[in-house]
Amino acid sequence: MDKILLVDGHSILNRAFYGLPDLTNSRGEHTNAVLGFVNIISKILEEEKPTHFAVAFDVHQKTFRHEMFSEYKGTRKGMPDELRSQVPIMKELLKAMHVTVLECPGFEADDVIGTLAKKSEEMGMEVSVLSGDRDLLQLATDRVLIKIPKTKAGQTTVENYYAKDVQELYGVTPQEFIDMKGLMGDTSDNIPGVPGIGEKTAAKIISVYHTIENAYLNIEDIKPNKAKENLSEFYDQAIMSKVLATIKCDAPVEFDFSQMLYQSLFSKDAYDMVKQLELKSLLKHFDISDEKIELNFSTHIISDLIEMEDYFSTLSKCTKIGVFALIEKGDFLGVGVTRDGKQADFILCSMFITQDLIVSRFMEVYNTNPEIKIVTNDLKNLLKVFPLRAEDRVDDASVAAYLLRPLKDSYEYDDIARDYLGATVPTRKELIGKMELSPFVLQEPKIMQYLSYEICIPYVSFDKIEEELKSMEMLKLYNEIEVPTVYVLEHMEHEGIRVDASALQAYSVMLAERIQDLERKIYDVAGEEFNINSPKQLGEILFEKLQLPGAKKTKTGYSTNVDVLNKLKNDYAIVADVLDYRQVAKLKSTYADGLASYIREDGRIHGTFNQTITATGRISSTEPNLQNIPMRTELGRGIRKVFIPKEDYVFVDADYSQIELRVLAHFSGDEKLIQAYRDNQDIHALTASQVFGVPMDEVDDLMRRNAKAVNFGIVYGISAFGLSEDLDISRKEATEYIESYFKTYPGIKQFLDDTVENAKKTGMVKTMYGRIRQIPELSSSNFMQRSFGERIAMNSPIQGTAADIIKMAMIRVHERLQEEQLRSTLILQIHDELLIETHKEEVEQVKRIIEEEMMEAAQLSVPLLVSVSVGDTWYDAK
DNA sequence: AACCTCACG
DNA sequence: ACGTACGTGAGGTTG
Repeated sequence: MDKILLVDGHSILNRAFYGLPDLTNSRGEHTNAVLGFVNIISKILEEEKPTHFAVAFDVHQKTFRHEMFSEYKGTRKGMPDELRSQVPIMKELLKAMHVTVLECPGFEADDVIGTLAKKSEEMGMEVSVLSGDRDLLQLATDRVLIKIPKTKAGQTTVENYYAKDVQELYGVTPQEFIDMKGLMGDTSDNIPGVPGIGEKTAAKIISVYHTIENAYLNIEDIKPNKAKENLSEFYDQAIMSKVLATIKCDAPVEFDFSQMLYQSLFSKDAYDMVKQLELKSLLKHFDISDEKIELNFSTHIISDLIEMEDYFSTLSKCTKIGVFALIEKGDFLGVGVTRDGKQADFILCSMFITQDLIVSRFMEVYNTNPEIKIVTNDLKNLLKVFPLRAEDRVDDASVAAYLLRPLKDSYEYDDIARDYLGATVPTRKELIGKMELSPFVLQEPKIMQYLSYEICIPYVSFDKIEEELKSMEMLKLYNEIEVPTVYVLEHMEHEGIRVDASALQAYSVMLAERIQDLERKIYDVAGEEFNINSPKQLGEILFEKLQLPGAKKTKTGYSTNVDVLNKLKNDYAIVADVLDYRQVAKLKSTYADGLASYIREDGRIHGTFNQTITATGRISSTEPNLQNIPMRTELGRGIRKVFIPKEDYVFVDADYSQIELRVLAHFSGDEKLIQAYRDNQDIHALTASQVFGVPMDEVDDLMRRNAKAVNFGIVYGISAFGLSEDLDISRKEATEYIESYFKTYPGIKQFLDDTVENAKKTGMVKTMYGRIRQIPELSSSNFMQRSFGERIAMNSPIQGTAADIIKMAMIRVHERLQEEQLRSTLILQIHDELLIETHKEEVEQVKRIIEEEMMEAAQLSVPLLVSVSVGDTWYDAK
C-alpha cells in the first residue's frame, strides 16, 4: 500500500537548530539546523520507508497564526538570523534531494499538511506526519500517524500518535484536541485561550463536554469555580482561540502525487551541495563512487635488499618526495615513500632491512641531493627516526593547514584531502579502526590503502596549500617560525625531563595522609560518609542537609566551585576542609600519581607538544600536560621539587615579564604605556595611580591588585561583567574602572576599537607576524556569541603575537646552543617561559644566551624584559 | 560522552 | 534581556 510522509519543515528545522550546537563552515555560513534536519528526516525515512514524501514550509519565514490578531504578535520572537539564513539553504538542499517542497501563500505549513493528509487518506494511503509541534495531533486518525521527535538525554526518539494514542494521553479525541487547545491556549502560537485554564483543566472539561460550546451551555456545572468564571467571561476569546487552533484542511495548495514519489535523498546534486556546505558527516550517506572525486594510489612493497638499494638510487633523481614514518608505540616498522604522488612504496623493516640501514640510506640520499624536498603530514613524527636538520627542504602539510584554518580540530590526511583537493577519502578510523600496526598486518589491503593516503595526500596537496599560504601572506610565518618550531618541539620531547620517582612517591604518600585527615573531618561534620569528589553529593550535603547559604544552581545541580566555596569558607569549617580536600585530591590524582605513570625507563618524562591545537598559535602539551604543573600555592608548588636535572646539571629558567601587556603597548602605540615600559616602571602600580588618581607612593596593595586585574582584563578583551566577577565588585564600579583606564591609556582604547571593527569587516584577526584566526562568532546575532567574538578579536592578536615571539625565541635559543656546541639543552616551554637543562660549567654562558636570544627575538617599541634564575630543581629555578 | 572542577600561562 | 573574562588538558563522576 502507498504510504506518504509529510514533514512540517519549519518546526523540524527549528528543533534541529536548538538541538545542535552552532556550526559554521569555512565561509561563515551557519549549518547546524540543516544538518540536524537531514539527520532527522533520513532516520524517519529509513524507519517508515514511505512511497511518497513531501516537506511543507510556511511561505513567510515568520508568519503568525492569523495576522489579524496582531495584538498578540509581540509575544513571540522572530527567529534568530542564524536560523533564518538556513531556511533558504534547506529548501535548496531539499530540491537537490528531489524532495517536493510545498508552500501555499496565505496558509501555514500546518494547513498544507492538514490538506494533504486528508487527501492522501481519502485516496487510501497510509499517512505519517512529522512535526515538532503538538498542534498537529488534531490531525491524527486511525490511518494518520503523527510523529513527534523528542530529545532525551541527547538521544532523539520519536513519539507516535494515532487517534487512539491521543485519546489515551489526553482523554480527548483529536477533534476535541482543538477545543482543548482553545481553552488552554498556546503562548508560542499566540493563542490566548482562557486565563487560568491550563492543560489539565482543559483536558478534564473537554473530555466531559467534548466542545467549548457545549461546555458553555453547561457552564453552571463546570469545576473548578475559577474555570467556570473565566470561561463565562472569556467565552468569545475561547471560541476565537479554537478558530485559531484549527488546522485548515482545505488549503488551495497545488500538488501532484506523482511528483512526490520518494526514492533517495542522496542524489548527485545533493552530494555537491552537501560538500559545498561542508557537512562532512553527511557525506557517508552518499554512495555515488563514480561521481565523487576519488583518490586511489597504487602500492608497492619493497622487500629485499637489492630492490631497496635500487629504490634509493631512483630517489636521488627526484626533486620532491612524500614520506611517512611508520611508528607504532615507539617502534619503527618502516617508511613509506612516494616519488610521483601516484604510487606509495613501502620499505619495511625485516631481518635484513634494519632500521639503521633504512635511516642511513635515506639520509645519504637526502644529504647528497640538495634538490630533494620532502613533504609529510607529520614532520615531528618523521624526526623521531630520521635526523633531519632544520632547513628549508621539508614541508609539513598539517602545520601549514593549521595556519590557514587554526580552528579545525584535526589536520589528518582526510581533512587535507577534503579541504585542498575536494576529495573524500576514508579516514584512518574507517580503514583500520583501533587495529594496531604491526609487521604482520602491514600487507593487508586496508592497511596499505591507509598508508598510501598518509604518504601521497600531503604530497599531492601541498602545492595548493602553499599557494593559499602565499595568498594569505603567511609563507614567511610558515617557513621561518612554524616549521623550525617543529624541530625544537621534537627535540624537547626527545630529551624529556628527569623526575625523582621516589620523591614523587613520598609526595603522594604525604598527600594521601592529608586526604584521610580531611575526609575524617568532613564526614564528621556532615554526619555521614559520602563521595566528596561528587559535586552532586557534595552539593546536597552542603546546601540541603547542612542548609548552607549561597546555593547557586548549575544545569545539573548545585554549584560547588571555588568561587562559591570561598565565600563560605570563613564561616564554615567544613567548607574550608572541602576546599583543602579538593586541592590535595587534585594534586594527588593529577600530579603525584598522574605524573608517576609517565616516568620512563630513563627516569624521565617525555611529554608531547602539540603545534596544531590552539586557536591562537600557542603550543599545547599532553600526556602529560607539562604546562600546568602547580605553582600558585606552596603545597602544589612543592611538586616542582621532584623535577630535577641530570647529574652535573642544573636548571636555568627564563620567563618573559608581562609579554602580553608589552605586546599590547607596542600594538596600540599608547605613549604613556610605552614610556612606562621604557622607564621600567611598575606597570600595575602606575596603572593604579592613574586610574584611582593618587600619587605613586600612595598606591596601596589593594589598589595595585585591582589595577593588575584590570590589566589582565584588558588583555582578555575587557568586559565590565568579567571584571566585576573577578574583583567581586559591582558592575557599575567595574565600568568606572574601565572608563578610567581608557582615559589613562587612550591609545589602548583606540587600538581595541579598531581591532574589533576591522575584525568585523574581515571576519578575522592577525598577529604581528601574520598568523590569522577566523572569528565566525562576530557575525552572530546572539548577543553573547557576538560579545565573545569581540573579546576573541581583542585577545587573539595579543596572545598570538606573544606565542609567535616565544616560538622565535625557542628557535634562536635552540640553534644557538647547538651552534656553540653546548651540552645544555632546551627541555620545556610554558608559554612565556623556557627551561634549560644546563651543564654546571655552562651556567653563565647559558644565562647570557637565553636572555639575549629571548630579548632579541622581536623588536618592539618597548623592551622585552626577561628574568632568569638558576636552581637544582624546577622549584628552586623560579 | 558530557559535565564539573581545577591546574597552568 | 542576554549572563563570560582569553588560551589550554586531565581526572573524577554520572548517565
